[in-house]
Amino acid sequence: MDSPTDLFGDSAPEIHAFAPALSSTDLPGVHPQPSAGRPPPAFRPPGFPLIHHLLQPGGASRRIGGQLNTTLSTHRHLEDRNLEDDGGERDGQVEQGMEGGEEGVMEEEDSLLEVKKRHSDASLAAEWSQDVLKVKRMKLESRQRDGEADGEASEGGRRREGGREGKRREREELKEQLEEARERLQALQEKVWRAFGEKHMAEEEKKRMRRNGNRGATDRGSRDVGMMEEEDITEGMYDEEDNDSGEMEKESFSLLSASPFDNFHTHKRREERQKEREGRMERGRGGGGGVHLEGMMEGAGLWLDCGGLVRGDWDGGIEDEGEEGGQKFAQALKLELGSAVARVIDRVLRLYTETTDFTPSSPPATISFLPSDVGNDAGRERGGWMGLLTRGRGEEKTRGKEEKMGGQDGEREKQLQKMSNGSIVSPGQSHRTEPSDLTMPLAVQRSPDIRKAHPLLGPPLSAHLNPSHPNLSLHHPSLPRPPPLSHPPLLPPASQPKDPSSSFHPSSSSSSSSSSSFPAPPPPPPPPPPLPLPLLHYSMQQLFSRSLHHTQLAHLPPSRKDYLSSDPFLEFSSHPSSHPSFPPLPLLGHLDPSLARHAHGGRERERGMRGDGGMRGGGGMDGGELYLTAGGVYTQEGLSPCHLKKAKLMFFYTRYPSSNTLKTYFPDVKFNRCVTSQMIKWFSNFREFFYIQMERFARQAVREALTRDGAPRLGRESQLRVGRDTELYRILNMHYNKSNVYQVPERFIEVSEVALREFYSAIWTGRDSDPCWKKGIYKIVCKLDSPVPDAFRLPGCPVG
DNA sequence: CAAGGCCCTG
DNA sequence: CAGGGCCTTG
Repeated sequence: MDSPTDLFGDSAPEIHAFAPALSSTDLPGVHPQPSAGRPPPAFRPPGFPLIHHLLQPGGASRRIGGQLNTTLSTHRHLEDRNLEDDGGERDGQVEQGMEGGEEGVMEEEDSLLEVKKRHSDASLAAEWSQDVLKVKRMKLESRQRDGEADGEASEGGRRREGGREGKRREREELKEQLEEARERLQALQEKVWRAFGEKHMAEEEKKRMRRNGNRGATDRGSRDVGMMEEEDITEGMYDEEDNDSGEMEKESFSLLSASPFDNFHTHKRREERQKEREGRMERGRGGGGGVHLEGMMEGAGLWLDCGGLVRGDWDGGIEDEGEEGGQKFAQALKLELGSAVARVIDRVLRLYTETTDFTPSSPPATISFLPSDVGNDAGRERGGWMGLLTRGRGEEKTRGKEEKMGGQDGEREKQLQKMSNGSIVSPGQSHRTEPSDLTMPLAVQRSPDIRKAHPLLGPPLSAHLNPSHPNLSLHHPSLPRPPPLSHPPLLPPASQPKDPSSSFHPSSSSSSSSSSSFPAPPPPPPPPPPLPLPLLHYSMQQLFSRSLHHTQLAHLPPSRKDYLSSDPFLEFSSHPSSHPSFPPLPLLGHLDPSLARHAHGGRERERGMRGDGGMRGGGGMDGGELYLTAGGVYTQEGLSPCHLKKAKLMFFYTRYPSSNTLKTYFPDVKFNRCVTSQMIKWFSNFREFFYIQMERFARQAVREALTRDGAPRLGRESQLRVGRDTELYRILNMHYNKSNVYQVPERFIEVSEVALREFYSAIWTGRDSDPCWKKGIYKIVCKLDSPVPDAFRLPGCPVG
């Protein structure tokens, strides 16, 4: 069995403190999957060992997965338990522990177990519910026994426990210590909350009051104990990380839970303490003869997940090994408590220090990516790496590094290099390395044109046209996209190319140090991929991601308080739609209504994205297990039609997404090799379609020009448009945005135009006789990728 | 060798 | 779109 150190080892450090008491698979409605499809342990979300020990005696996460509804509906009827007993192959780990510790209690359980073992593994749901029931039963029984010990002479079974008075006392003490530590932790946490999220506290306090009022009546009756336990357990199932999809669900079957804003921790702990107190009183009345089940059970859903330890080691340890076990347990307990406290403090400190870096006064470096996140909607201007890319062009040595800004761009650069290393000579490539481009950064050279000219029309392009070498003149008007004017401080168009290091991410500045003034220390390894969180640990990024998205979109770094109010402690226990951590209404406006449904607690997310508002394509046919990531997002194996839809929309922004990019923008997908390549394949297909259309229309244009004018005039490319009124646009929109719910970004139109003109030019100049004449165009188009709007980072399908 | 990309086919 | 083949790249 797991030793305490195993249980509380590094395997689950993060989760412990704020962990859900159940794994990500604890979602109702997820395909029953009786025997097949049992996810290998490897797929179990890391960091849930305790939870599994505690709540999945059988040790298989799939047991719980998807069975909650059934479970909760069934395990309300204690008496049905036997009927549903079908234990199957449990490893008996927990049972044994419990048996060891609660022999009296377990007498009945023993026999039940025997029965269970004989049963076939017919129903996983029943299995799980049975587990829950047993827990409840044990608690009930323990209480009853406490009462018995009080009133009547001890029975045989009871007598056995008489000799354990000392141990029991010790346990009592240990438990007190645990309690104390718990209290301290809570106090600490509450301090944090007070400091960072007063609003939240108030809210939560209110709810708590309400809730306490509600439950006061039933709280006493022992007959409701089962229900209370049920609630405890179910709460534990969802706990923090589950909150935004789980909250409402939980409410639906939790008799007592009331608020979508609940803070589970506080509630739970308070209730637990209260119950514990009650329990102690009861035990006190009962002469202390009762088995100390209360605490154990209460530990189940606990913040610290001590339950696992208690059950796994307390029982086994103390009962089996006596004092030694108790000592062990005590030590383990202390260790864990210590480390838990340390973790909390560490988190708080880190949280505090790091979030201060996001205040409005933070250095530009931290927010230098913001421009690229500005203007989510169509026609948004892109600064970001695009500007860098342009700026560094011609300096082959620094180019790659500079383009690595933003993580995904590193991948992109790889792709670019791949292509440029190809055998074919790309006109685009050749002109880019021409001296004229070297002498002056493209951004400076061309941005005025671009801003003056209509983005879709030719002027900027034709201005550069060399009448005798049309193919060489096909610059890409959108490539040297100037930084948005709305962000002069960040990307002063004039100065940016000259001193990029002054306004860009440290990593980029240092990487471009070869040509600039900054000696700069070795750049931080990989730039924080999509999020401007250079100072945040990855896990923190995960935790903050949602709130960051919204804050980024809001352009305004939130006040620290706001920021902190979305700290991980609270993040996953609050109602998404109104919590600052969730996209505010404006952003939700960009999102699929169905996403808003998700945000309101629906469990639909688990069934795949509901894309495009209309659910055309019947989304949600996903299939596959659900997993809860460290970021609190449910992932699923396999891709749904909605994922496809989202991917298509993403194509408007990125034609060559790296697998990392895909992972960032599909947080609800559990990526494995298969899924990744499938999605890459999608984009490959998208590109194919795109290029085919481009070629088709280019050829048609050439034909038309030939027939109409006799010979295509030079510079005619400039007249090639992909306006929203064109057939080509219609076709593209139809393909990538079938439902037309999403507004095709202007940027995509520009890219299409570039591609179209490239094709046109290549065809007209006869380059298409070269077997790989398209490669050059691919390479050009590849460079026109732009960042994907942040709305795509959210699970679900953006609209707008 | 794996990952990606393109091409072709169904 | 998915599969398979082929190629390039690291």
